[in-house]
Amino acid sequence: MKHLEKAAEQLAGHLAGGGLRLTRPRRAVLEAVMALDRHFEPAEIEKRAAAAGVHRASVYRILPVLEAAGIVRRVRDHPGRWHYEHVVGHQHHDHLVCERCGGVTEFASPAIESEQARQCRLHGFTETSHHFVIRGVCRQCRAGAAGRKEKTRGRR
Amino acid sequence: MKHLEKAAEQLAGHLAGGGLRLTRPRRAVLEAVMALDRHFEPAEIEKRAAAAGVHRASVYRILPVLEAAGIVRRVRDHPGRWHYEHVVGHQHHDHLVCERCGGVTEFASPAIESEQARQCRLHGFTETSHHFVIRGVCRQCRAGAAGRKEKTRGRR
DNA sequence: ATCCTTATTGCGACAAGGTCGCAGCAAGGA
DNA sequence: TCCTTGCTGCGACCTTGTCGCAATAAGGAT
Ligand SMILES: [Zn+2]
Ligand SMILES: [Zn+2]
Ligand SMILES: [Zn+2]
Ligand SMILES: [Zn+2]
Repeated sequence: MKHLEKAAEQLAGHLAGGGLRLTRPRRAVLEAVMALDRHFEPAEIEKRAAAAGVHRASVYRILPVLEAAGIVRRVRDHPGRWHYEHVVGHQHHDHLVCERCGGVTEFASPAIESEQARQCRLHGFTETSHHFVIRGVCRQCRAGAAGRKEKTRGRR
Repeated sequence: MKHLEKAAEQLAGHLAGGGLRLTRPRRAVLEAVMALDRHFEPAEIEKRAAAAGVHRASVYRILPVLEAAGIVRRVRDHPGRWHYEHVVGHQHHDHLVCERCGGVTEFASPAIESEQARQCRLHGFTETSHHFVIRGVCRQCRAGAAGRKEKTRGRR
């Protein structure tokens, strides 16, 4: 992934200007993070990092570093609960998730985005991101009564 | 709140038609739930219920009962993360979640709902439900520089 | 009012996510 | 190579949530 390099540079740059050090664990976590698609929870990174000999506690100390470096962003779902998302090179889209085959279809709707903005304005809310998932049955599954049982949904 | 009575009835009715029993713990949890605003996490109920002598494990077993009774609904914030919301006197709406204070604001937008339908039609997708959460900073938090009283949860 | 059946609870052990203090390790400038 | 000191591994500990099991108590029957 080209993104990895870009992120690596970004991290190095960030660390440089602060007397911080580019260590093996940090590099490992960076790679684990970039190997994932978009949204992820610390636990996922924890697992991958562990395989690289990085201790759990370190992962939780490194993730905030990546955030400070502008590589990922920490988002709160609810009080006391967080997850991360990539910041590097992703453009916005929302998802249609099939309940039968698990397939994920992405879609982008300017109409929805602008209506969203209007709603935020209406409530004096400053949006930083949103999560929109529509669940249901996809075309293929409805056509073939049986429903395909698999349809690659991004590697985990 | 008049809602409590209504909910109590609903619960009683639900239990009746199933050989289920209206117990003290269930009544306690029901009251704890109805005493709260609209959205809440199990932990909050757990605390209030504990004060009433209800064991933690019981709370987690009772909440699903209230859901089955149509009193609350389990809402997904993000993969693996849930919270509950009252169903009694509420109609469909989506959520604005503040990243600073964790506050949840509800909103309903016919425009978004219909655009959603259009997108589904466009992709031959049959919707069964959707989850739409906009994250950001609420009015109060942006106004008060420090943000509203952060509902700290065991974090130092 | 008392009995009985059995739905439900309390309990404690567990698993997973996450934080903290501390001593030893190592990045990287001198 | 040496040194400073930023980082890491470790392990103890806290919180949220689940489970099996024996004791308890609804609530219909008598
Ligand atoms: Zn499908
Ligand atoms: Zn996507
Ligand atoms: Zn709601
Ligand atoms: Zn707020």
